[in-house]
Amino acid sequence: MSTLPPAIFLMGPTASGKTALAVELAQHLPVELISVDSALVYREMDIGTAKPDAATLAKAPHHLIDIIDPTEAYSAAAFRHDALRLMADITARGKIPLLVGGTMLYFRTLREGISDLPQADPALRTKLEAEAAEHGWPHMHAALQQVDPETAARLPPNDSQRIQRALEIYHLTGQPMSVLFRQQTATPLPYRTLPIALLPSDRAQLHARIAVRFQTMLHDGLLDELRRLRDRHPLHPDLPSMRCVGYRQAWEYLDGHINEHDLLEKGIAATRQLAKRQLTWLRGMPDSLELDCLAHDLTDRVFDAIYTHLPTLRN
RNA sequence: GGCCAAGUAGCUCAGUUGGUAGAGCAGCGGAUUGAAAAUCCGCGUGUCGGUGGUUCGAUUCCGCCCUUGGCCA
Repeated sequence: MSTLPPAIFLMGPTASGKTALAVELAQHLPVELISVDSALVYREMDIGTAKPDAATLAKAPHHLIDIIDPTEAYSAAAFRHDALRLMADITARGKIPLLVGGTMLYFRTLREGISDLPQADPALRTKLEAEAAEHGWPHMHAALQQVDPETAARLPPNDSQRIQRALEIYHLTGQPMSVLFRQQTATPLPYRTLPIALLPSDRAQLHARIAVRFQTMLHDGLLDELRRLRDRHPLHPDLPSMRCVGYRQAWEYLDGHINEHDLLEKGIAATRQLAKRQLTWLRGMPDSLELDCLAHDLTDRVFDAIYTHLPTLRN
């Protein structure tokens, strides 16, 4: 028997109803919510991220929402650090951390740890970006081959982001990323976790929800929200915040590159593609309890799963 | 009603001087270590509108029909 404190993971693709479910759980169980979402961290980005509204947040407070400006960047490592601290606090208060969200890399990083590597270096990234613009990513890949052949062998010549990161690490530490990866010591999460994966039994139904939701976002003023953001902050389209689904397409529309019809179509398609990638992650998540997010009795099933896992909560 | 144009993958289209066809997008599968709502990799059989004819062979040429768009009545 483990004496580790409990934690619940609620993982699901976009538009699967995670938030509503988490709020429901928070009202009946001694839990505190931690958002596991790379887009909800941004202040002032509310409509396009489907952020829970103020009333909902008042009812069921979420940690790690609205913690940085859209000009800033967050990361898996920062998330792990923040989440571990919050989980410890919550546990100390006698509550159970309920981590809910759709950023599967963050869940994995939390569970499996992350290597001790240098942070992103914006100036170096800009420099590498410029080199790549001139010579192309395959050339950068060849350069990586020279200093870190092992990593180069695993990366396709066009994987701009990972090639850049591997080069960045080499420049910053003088060591290949592949070597640093091997130095990572496994640090198991000190919690007894119940991972619940919400998977739709019918993809078409999830797609239908996604379409309706994106139309609603436009109706609710996504474009105005982006106009306000652009007025208040020195944003550009390559910022992580502006690469978020919906904002990227809205940006193209405001710049006159696409029309309203394409905005709708591309926004919905980008959301479907996001959901697909999330589902790929979810299928590979070890030990998770898979539940159909379209089931009418989903809430009951989740409560049952939690009571089974944590019998002391039932009374 | 007449003339013209177009009907090919879910969508937009290319193409075959006659040997049954391929791009982009969408979709599907996968990868995923400080940007991850990111980034990248892989997957293309579809009565080539229908039907007759010519031909060894028709999606391609010809006739008729259907549909859509435009022009003329």
